[in-house]
Amino acid sequence: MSYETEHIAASLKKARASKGISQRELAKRSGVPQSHISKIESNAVDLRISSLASLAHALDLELELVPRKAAPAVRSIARNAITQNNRGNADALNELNRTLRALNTLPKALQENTATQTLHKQLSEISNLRNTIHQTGALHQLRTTLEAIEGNDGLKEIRKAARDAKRLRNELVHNVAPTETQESKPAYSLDDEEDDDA
Amino acid sequence: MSYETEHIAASLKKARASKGISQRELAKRSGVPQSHISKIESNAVDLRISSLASLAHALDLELELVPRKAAPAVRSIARNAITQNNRGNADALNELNRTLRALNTLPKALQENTATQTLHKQLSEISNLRNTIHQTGALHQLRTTLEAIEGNDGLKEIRKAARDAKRLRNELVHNVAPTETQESKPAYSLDDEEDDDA
DNA sequence: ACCATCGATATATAATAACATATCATTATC
DNA sequence: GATAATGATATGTTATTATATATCGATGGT
Repeated sequence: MSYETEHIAASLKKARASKGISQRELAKRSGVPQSHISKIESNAVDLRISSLASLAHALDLELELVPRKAAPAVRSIARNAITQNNRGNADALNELNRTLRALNTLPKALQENTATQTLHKQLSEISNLRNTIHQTGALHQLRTTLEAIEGNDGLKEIRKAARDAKRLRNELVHNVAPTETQESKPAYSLDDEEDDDA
Repeated sequence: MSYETEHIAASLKKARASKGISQRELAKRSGVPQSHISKIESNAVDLRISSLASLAHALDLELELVPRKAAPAVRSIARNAITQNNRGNADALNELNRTLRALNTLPKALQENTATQTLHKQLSEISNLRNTIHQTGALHQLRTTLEAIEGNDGLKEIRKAARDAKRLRNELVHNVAPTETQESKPAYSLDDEEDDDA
């Protein structure tokens, strides 16, 4: 196949890797079969626009036709957006690590409490979602809440933190940005936000 | 078909109109049949990437997957490139018109010369290529050459102008920018520049 | 009136994408 | 060692694109 289709295939593969999801996960989100995604990413098919659009949508990409003269500027903007996204991810992972450390240095009496263990579990699950974490602000708030606890007087704060962490974890599983309201989302993404491990 | 494919179809149609070429002309340049182009532009097929790439190439466009967040900025850059292209076209047409006027105000003795008639013919043919004309500089030079002619002492200049106009016309027919050297062109566009009306 | 060109539509055929389903070798985790 | 998950590959079927070729009604130029 041509250079152009190869370029598209490489862009899709890179975007999926950057999001940290598997071909099977992308198949679920896009409706395109995993085996077909494998072929697409290795440039083994001349895929249809509708399939490309489905994959692009699932990867938060848009397909644009741009004047050749503007292509270098467009690629630069695309790279900047990716770089900023990666930086947001790095910052959030940093806050997450500091939150875990704050949790682990709580007094022993608090450590053995169920709320603390629930919080720990949620943060571990969040940690497993590595590349999709961008919630630097929310994690920062969790961390400063924990770091403010003195003595054994922190059960209330820990319980609240556990609830916040659970909500954050559920949002991440559905890849829903916490700032979006339900009403503003396009119809095709108004899916249930319940814990899908049930 | 979906919004996304509709968007692509509309972009293709607009780009072709902007270039001022017919579906049959685009079929020649891209290798995609005219009847298929008609279906594509009316969003009646879910076309393959390779076909889209062929059309994009013939229309001086590139296909890019860009992060959704960067899409507004990318569209703005694309619009700017198109606007500048249109402005370049308008400026060139303006110079062309002024060149024709300068030609028409030459002394009668020079008007009846074969070189003058040849020059007029070339400028008319250039005029027929309306949307693809961007050579403001070259046309400006032609115009100032003609405007500098005084009395009947301009045959040499007119002959040179006729040769320049013929070369410009041939370049336009092949849509080759005059600043590009032959060696720097990719192999697929190293086509013959002879007059194809022969 | 005649002619050329346009975009749209029709018909027939061949090639291939899209999909379902299954399985493989490899890797990582417990 | 067992298990789960991964990307790649295989088989079979169906629907659709891509193409060649032709033609139509509409439009514009001479």
